[in-house]
Amino acid sequence: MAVTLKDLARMAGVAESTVSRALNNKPGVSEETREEILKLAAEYNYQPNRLAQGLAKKKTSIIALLLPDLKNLSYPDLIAAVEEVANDSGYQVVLCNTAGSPEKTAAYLDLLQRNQFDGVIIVDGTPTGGKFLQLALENKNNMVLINMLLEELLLPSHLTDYRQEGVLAAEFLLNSADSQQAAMILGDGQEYRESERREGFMEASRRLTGSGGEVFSGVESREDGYQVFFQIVERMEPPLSFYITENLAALGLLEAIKTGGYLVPEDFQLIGTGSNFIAGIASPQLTVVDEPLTEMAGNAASNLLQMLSEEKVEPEIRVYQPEIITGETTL
Amino acid sequence: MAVTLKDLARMAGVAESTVSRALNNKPGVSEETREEILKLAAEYNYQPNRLAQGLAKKKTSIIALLLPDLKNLSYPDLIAAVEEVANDSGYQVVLCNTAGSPEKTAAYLDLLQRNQFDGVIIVDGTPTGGKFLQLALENKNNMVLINMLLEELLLPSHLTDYRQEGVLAAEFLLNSADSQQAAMILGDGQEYRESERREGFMEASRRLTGSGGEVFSGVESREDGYQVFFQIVERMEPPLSFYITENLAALGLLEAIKTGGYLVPEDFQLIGTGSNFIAGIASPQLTVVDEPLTEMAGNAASNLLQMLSEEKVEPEIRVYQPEIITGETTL
DNA sequence: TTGTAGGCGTTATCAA
DNA sequence: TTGATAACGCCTACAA
Repeated sequence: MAVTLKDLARMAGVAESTVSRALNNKPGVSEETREEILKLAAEYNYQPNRLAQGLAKKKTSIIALLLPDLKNLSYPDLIAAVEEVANDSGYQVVLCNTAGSPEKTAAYLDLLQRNQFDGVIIVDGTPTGGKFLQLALENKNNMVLINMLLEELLLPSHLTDYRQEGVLAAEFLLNSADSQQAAMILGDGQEYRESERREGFMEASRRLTGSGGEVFSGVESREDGYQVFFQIVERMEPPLSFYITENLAALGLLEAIKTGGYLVPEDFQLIGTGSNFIAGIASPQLTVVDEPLTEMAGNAASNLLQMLSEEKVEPEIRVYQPEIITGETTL
Repeated sequence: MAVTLKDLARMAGVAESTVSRALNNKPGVSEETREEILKLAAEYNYQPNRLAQGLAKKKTSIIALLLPDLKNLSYPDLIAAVEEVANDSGYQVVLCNTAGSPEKTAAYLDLLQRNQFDGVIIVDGTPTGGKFLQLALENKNNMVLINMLLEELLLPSHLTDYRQEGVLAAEFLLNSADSQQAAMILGDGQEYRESERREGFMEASRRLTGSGGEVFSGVESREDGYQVFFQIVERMEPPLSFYITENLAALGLLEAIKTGGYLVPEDFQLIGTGSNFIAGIASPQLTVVDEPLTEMAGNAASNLLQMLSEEKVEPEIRVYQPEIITGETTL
């Protein structure tokens, strides 16, 4: 059986309250007894019981990390960043897979409200009115969002400037001497991030070439990427550059280009998204527009912990700038 | 503020103990009052406070899942399987990244011992004597292992028959009419799983062809896979088949084969490992030897929960059989 | 069948 | 500076 605070009190010959004060660095304990108690605690390797602590303080020291799926290749880094910050402050992180379902998300927020968690970080969530908003409204002070835009409500958020991603891609491709035409190939055009990227891309494209450039959407899978290439070369000639947002599709596109006997980056340049595993194994290695996800996750976690410790914090909305990471698919 | 058990008691006009009994389906409550109480509980959406519950019952309802790294592409499925089983039984899962470090592992087991967790599942752990063994010995009844072999200690374990993986690969390749020679390309030969696979492969190979076959080791990265191909074709001629255990290396190998102007599977057949993301995106799609990781994880979780609920459980050591999942890299 | 009372390990509020 | 003492929300003998 582990030693308890009560045990320490008995051994030190003082009251439990004194031990508690000493252990928690609270005032009202003589330096002498404090040292005595800390010595004992160290000697017997005392660890407070978090359940008891939580019960007394009305907190769990658990924060929930809501993810729409576990397989996203960027999440391991994000998770690690959140955990590091949280663990350093004595918090545990539980991963909650919402599978993109509003019901599941609401269910987890419900747990938050029932004091199962002290706080929640929601990543890439889909805004879903009603129930969600209501719960969010009631939990304003223990929720932080990462890359989730909520127009109706002001919650602390850490957001990537997706529009700027499009701008960067277009500028990078169109400033390169050889390519005067660039096309954008995006996945689900309905998604907020994709439409923002498109806006940015078209705006920059228009600014630099006078035309918004060609846009192909609905290209998500590897196979999609493969197919779209042949559609494109029917009406456009190299040299040509692509800003393709789904890296999986980029793999297919690369394959199609090689199959067609063309060269990368001489005939076709490519910019993908995110410095993840896929970008790394692509051959040639993908040049990508990357978001500082690790930094965002760490900041989001700090932000949340701060909210939990201090009484009120002004909702912090922070926008992060993407950057190009040069690989071998661009000149 | 959420309703507590005490609130329900007051509303129902009974004692707290009666409410507790009713809620926990314990005998000693009249059908009438039980229904009354359940009705109230439902109406006010009562949820027990887990901290209080845990404190009283001396359990946390948290199990820890120790993983050597978060980036392994097979883990998302494993995690999901563990979570599903655990959540269904009212347990929460916290992910612990040991980064393969014995110190970190020991630290987490320490938490286990301090009642931070009720139980632990260790995946792909590296046996490391001393401290680990001591902790494990003291926690025999709340630890379950997945693919971790511990010779010194009898702990419930769920293991893949890696040797059989080698056997299956060899049999599949050598029974195919065209290929009378098969080579094995493995990663870190020091690893238990790799050496088992090698044993199995060589044994089956010897049985079928009279020779153990060629073995190349230390091939882990994509680049390694690319390079090794040219070493091999210097002294062997197609048709030839490869059992290559690292899928990343398999990608490189595939690329090298294509670069050399050869055909897959006509000239070279390939078998990789695990039906993961990489196997799926390889082109052509990899034929692999797969282990039933989802099933194993689910069983491990059930196993652990059972150990936590019942007094004693005989340590269950279960060995799972791999199987071939046919892709396009074999005939 | 029900209620009373004590305890789980901490924290916090009073007095002393 | 300290020590009782009462919470926190729930469970579980034991008594009624």
